[in-house]
Amino acid sequence: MAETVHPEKSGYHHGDLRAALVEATRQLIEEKGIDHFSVSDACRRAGVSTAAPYKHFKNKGEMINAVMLQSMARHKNEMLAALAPHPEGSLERIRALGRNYVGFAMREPGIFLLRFGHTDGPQLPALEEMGQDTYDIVQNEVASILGEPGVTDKVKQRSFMLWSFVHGLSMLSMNPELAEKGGNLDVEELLNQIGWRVLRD
Amino acid sequence: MAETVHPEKSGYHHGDLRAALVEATRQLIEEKGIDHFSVSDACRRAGVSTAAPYKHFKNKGEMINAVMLQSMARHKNEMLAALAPHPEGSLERIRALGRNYVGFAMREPGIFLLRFGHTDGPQLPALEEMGQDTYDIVQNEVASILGEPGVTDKVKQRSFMLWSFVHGLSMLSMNPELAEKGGNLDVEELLNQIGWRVLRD
DNA sequence: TGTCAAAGTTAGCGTCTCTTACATATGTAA
DNA sequence: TTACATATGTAAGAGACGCTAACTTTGACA
Repeated sequence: MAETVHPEKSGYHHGDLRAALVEATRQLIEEKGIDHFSVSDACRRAGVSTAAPYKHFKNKGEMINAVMLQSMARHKNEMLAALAPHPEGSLERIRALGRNYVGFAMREPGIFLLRFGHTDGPQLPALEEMGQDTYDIVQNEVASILGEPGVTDKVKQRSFMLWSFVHGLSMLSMNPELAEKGGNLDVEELLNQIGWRVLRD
Repeated sequence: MAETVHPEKSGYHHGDLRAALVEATRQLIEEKGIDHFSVSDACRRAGVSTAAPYKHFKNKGEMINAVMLQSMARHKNEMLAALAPHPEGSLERIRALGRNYVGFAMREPGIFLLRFGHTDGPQLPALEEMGQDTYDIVQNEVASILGEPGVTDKVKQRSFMLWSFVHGLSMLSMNPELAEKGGNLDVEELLNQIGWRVLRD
């Protein structure tokens, strides 16, 4: 349980302590949730003294921000990759996005909740920007499928409906006890249903 | 900011400290979020020593459970009340449920996140049972509207789709920064759209 | 009126936290 | 080889927190 993370610790100097701390932090957030994360834990896992992080981060908050930034960037790239194999303008692309979104939430619930589970959002401009970039991907797909010339009001509405649904599905799926209420419903089938129901006229 | 909550404090003995502590806890969770809630804070707000709660609750967790129980019961009753004015079997009833669900999330985001924003759910049987009761309300409405004889597979699927959507809409609406991405979309209109789109054949 | 349980209080233990000041080891470049 | 900047360690401060033990006040009831 207390795996240490020090890729190339060469005695006193650590190969890349910053990266190691980010990874340790990410793992701990995933394992215990953000409210039980402590800098000390991250240090223990990185095999380093509790004072070491402060040479790389201003404080605890910046460690968490670093993790969030890295993870959301990864998520964005995953979404783009999920899009690639499917023909432009096909509904399958929307489904791929949804599938990926739910998948990310289930694979990394700690990060997902860190990003979305607080009333006070990211606060970090870089994060907000990345969030917008990611949402733009969705809006562009929707516009393309609806044959609209850009992000019209209609596109905005349908995109937000899709996002709401997929986001809710993610939240419910993450919690086994809640997901259970949906019976043995297949996520794929739900995404399929929602896709055409929301995008049709 | 440090309002005290002691309804009829008559010197040494408090009128109903247990209730006062639950209310103080509820307020604090609402104001600072669950991860910044402390028993000490609740005591300060209730105008009582930090040892007092332990005459009424076994520990911090049980204080939080009490709040959650009380709030979810209130939410369930709100939903039933929202249903009442509308004719049986009408789509308006579903919209009323959705409106109330989103409304609750926006009025009491702290509690809402406490209930839904963790991978580990309530754990408390009483809570789980109440959650099921509340969901049953939705399923029954859906069955009634679809003209199905009880909670069939179709009813389960459509109910879960509605829940996912409304839940996601709640989460996004709670966070102004995220809600903003939906432009100036009217919640009422979104609920309307989703209602018939999900329930139609 | 006297007794007793219930419901408070005060005091403090033990633990964990984030953070800093200062000492020390290391790698690099003159 | 020496000097210096960078990276880490050691030690400790300052404070919050959860919770318990033991004492005190209060109200109710015999």
